[in-house]
Amino acid sequence: MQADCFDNALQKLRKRGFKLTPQRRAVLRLFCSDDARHLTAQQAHDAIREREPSIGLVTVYRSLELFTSVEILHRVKFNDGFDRYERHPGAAGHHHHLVCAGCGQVVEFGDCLIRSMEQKLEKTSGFCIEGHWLELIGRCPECRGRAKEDN
Amino acid sequence: MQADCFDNALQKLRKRGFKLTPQRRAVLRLFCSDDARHLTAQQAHDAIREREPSIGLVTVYRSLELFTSVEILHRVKFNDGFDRYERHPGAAGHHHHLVCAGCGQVVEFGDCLIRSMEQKLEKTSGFCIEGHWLELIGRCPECRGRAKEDN
DNA sequence: TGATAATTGAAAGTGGTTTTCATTTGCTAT
DNA sequence: ATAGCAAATGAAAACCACTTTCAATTATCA
Ligand SMILES: [Mn+2]
Ligand SMILES: [Mn+2]
Ligand SMILES: [Zn+2]
Ligand SMILES: [Zn+2]
Repeated sequence: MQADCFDNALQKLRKRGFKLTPQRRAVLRLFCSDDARHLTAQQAHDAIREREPSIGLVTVYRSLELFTSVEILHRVKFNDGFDRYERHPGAAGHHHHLVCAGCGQVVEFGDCLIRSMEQKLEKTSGFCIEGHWLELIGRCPECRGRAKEDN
Repeated sequence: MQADCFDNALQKLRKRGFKLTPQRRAVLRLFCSDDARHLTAQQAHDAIREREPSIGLVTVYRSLELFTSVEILHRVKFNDGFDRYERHPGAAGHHHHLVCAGCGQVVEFGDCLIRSMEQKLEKTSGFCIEGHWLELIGRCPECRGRAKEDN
C-alpha cells in the first residue's frame, strides 16, 4: 500500500467535492496496494470485506465508477464478461495485457506500436483518434505444456 | 447479396450435417449482402423479420453462434455491451475497426502492425500468442465539427 | 411415407451491472 | 458542539444481453 497514491487520490476527491467515506477509503486502500491488479468488482468486494465487513457490493461498483471518472482508476476489458480495474497509469503511460487462455495469468507490456498505426489512419480516415483497446490472448509456458500432455 | 457466399455457406453446413432450415437460410442471406456489417443479434433479427416475420430472436442467436463456430461468421466486440457479427474474412485476412465515439460509424483497416509486436512479446514472455483484439475509438470529421459547435 | 433426431420458439433463467428508495452520514454554517 | 442538508450507503428490485429448457415442429433419409 503506497501512501502517496492513497493521499493523492483523497486529495483529488476532496478537490472535486466528493465525500471521503470509510467505504471509499477502503476501496482506495485496496487499489493502492501493489498486488491489486485487474480486479473485478466482486474480487474487490471480497478483498475489502476483510477489513470493512459491512461494505456493500453496490458501493464498490459505485466507487469503481466514480474513481474511474476522476482518473484514479482505469477500467480494463479482457472480453471475459467482467469489467476489471487497476490504478490509473497516469504519467507512466498506458500499457496493454497479454492474457493466458489457459490459466488467466496476465502479462503487461508497455511498448505498443499502435501510435504510428494511428497516425497513418488519422490521415486516411479523417478521424481524430482518441484511444485504443488492445488485448492479446495466448498461452503461458505452463499451459502450453499442459495442452501438449492432453494430446 | 452474393450468391457464392450464400452457396459456400450452405455447402459448409451440409457437409457438417447441419440442417438447412428456412431460418438459417434467412440469416445467411442477410450476412451475404454487402451492407450487413457489424450487426448485433437484435439488428439482424429486425432485418431478417422483413422477409421471415415468424423467426424468433433465439433462433437468430443460435444461428449466429453456429455460423461463428464453423467460420461462416466472425464475432466482433466493440466493448459496447453487444456482440456483433460480420462475414468471416477468410483468406482475405483479418481487419480491425475504428469506431466513432460520436455517431458509431465504423471504418475498417487491414494493415495492422501487431504481428511484429507479438513476435517480440513471444520471446520476452514465453507465451504462445493465439490472437488479439484491437479496437480504436475516435471521432469522424462530422462529429469533430459538431463537438466544436457545442463549445 | 414414416421414423428419428435436429431445430424451433416461447418462456423462464442467468449473471454482471444499474436503479430505486428509505436510511445514514460527512460536511459546513451557525 | 450542533443542526441542517445534500451526498452516500445498502438491500432489494430492475435491467438487459444472452442462454437454457422443453414441448412442438420439421428437415433428412431409409
Ligand atoms: Mn494492467
Ligand atoms: Mn469489420
Ligand atoms: Zn497459463
Ligand atoms: Zn461520427
